[in-house]
Amino acid sequence: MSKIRRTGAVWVNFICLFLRFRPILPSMKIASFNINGVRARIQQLTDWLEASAPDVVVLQEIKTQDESFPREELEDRGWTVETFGQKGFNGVAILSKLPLEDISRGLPGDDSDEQSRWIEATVIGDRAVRIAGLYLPNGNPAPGPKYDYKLAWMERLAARAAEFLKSEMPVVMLGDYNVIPQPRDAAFPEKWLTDALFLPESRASLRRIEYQGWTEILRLRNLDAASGPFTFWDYQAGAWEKNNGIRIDHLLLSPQAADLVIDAGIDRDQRAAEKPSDHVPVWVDLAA
DNA sequence: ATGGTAGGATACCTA
Repeated sequence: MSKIRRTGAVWVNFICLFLRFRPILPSMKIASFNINGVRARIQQLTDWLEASAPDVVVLQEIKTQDESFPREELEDRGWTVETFGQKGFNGVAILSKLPLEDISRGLPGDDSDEQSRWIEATVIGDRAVRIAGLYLPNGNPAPGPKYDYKLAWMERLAARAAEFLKSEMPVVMLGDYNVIPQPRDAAFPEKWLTDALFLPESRASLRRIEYQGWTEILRLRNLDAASGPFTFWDYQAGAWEKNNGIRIDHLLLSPQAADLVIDAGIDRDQRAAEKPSDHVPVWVDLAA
């Protein structure tokens, strides 16, 4: 084949890619960000939303009641806002550029639980995807009542996760799990041995949920890494500068969601922002 | 072995 014909074929392919394939490949970018106080972090949040351009975001630790959430700043930029706030601590929210249906607040299984740590919605893109944004209890100090609450909360999460799988929908459960799954998910795992984030019961409980049939997509994308990547660096003792991090923000995908994965990642550069959160965003892009 | 930081409450707690 002549050089001219080869060059022509390259261009035809290039044009076909643009005209045919790009428009028919839908994409839904789903992100999670533990914002550590949304009112203190509204600048970083809006800057990141602009730069990363997700379609739907779950937030944790908004640390505000619904009525004090900076709703207008986000609605003015085209976001639909659904909050499940709490005074002072915890609090989760969903921001979406796509329509949301069937929003549900609170993790089922304990009507006496007053902590705002769970919000669900169905996102209507090219397909309907059920998302659950979660802020799993920290559990320290362990042992103690807070650790008991963490483990009990994880049992309720396991029950809800099993229901999701029965639905056979694409489901993404994402957020701050407050669990370091394996030694390689901490820069210095030996420092975490007595911490609720790394105790055997916490890790086993998360593992049991994953073994129901969930795909932990950031693990899958980093199978060869001996250490890291991380999603959290403490504010103290120069943890960021030393890359003394842990990976505790996770995305669990049902089989129907895992089949749609285009890409997944961690917006690590957000930890270097002005007055940053101690967590960075994590995301998955689905053909949905 | 300790303390280092941060947000949002309120005169400390949670992380």
